[in-house]
Amino acid sequence: MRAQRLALASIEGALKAAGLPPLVWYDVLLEVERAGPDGLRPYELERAMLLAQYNLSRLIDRIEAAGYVERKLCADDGRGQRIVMTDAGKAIRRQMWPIYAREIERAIGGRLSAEQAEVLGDLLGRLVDGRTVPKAASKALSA
Amino acid sequence: MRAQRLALASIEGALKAAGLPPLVWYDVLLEVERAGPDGLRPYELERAMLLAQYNLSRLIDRIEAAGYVERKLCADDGRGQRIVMTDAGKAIRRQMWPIYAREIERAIGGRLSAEQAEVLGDLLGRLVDGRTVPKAASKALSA
DNA sequence: TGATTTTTAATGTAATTGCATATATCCGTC
DNA sequence: GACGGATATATGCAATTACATTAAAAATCA
Repeated sequence: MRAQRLALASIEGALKAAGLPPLVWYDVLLEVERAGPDGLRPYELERAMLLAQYNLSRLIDRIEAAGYVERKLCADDGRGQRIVMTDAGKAIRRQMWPIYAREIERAIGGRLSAEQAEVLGDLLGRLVDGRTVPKAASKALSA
Repeated sequence: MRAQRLALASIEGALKAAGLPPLVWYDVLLEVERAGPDGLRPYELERAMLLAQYNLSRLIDRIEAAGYVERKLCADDGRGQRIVMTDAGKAIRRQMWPIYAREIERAIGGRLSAEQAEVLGDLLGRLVDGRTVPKAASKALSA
């Protein structure tokens, strides 16, 4: 918890100081950009990022309002939509990366060897693998 | 980030399902209890938990309102106060622990060997050692 | 087919967090 | 022993997040 709070605070602080959007926007933009021209469905994003559905819904509202993504109708599912990248979104993500990267380096790279960082990534990965969204957290309990 | 979100969501979900306060209360209560009968100063808590000052201030408001800690005047510093445990606070912390422990086990213990868990703790510790509160994040930037 | 359940996404409202700033005390120094 | 700055804590207000619920389309199935 503390390591996460520190890393997050450093990154958020740096992004803000640079007049850029918060970190979570980066993650969304990265996923959406990676998804290609057809974008992806909110529920896919939800699973990739492990965000709660209602948080993601409003997060997308904000990112869309800023013009970095667009919501398109989903052809094959009337309930759904596809989130696609805009040029402005691509641009802002590229602007964010150097700041983000610098803070990753400060918070992590500079404190661990390459080998240690890899081990850390592997161990944290084990905590995530096969797990599902927070929404399920309270329900998972009863299971 | 994802590992933290998952672990936190599981723990919060379990605590809530048990009708208990959120995880961060546990951490506060633990620190305060450990500090002994004289309690500790909010700024010490802030540093121990790496919480922002204004968040901690209000967090203490809530925990105090629930009757789990008390704010006492600080003899040797007129600006300050001492946060001390109440009996109700000790009781609730003890109630929270088994739930918390079970979720730690589910989220981490069950997914890592004892050795791996130790390595993880060590590596995360390296990310925290010698670092300071989030408040400093934006300022640390310019430094 | 039509009823029932599940999935996808949004939203009203309450709680929390973040930001900026305020207030009071303390400390060093001149 | 008054002054300027630093430290400790609180708070008004805006933004975000959590909770509970809703709405609508799909999937299941009797």
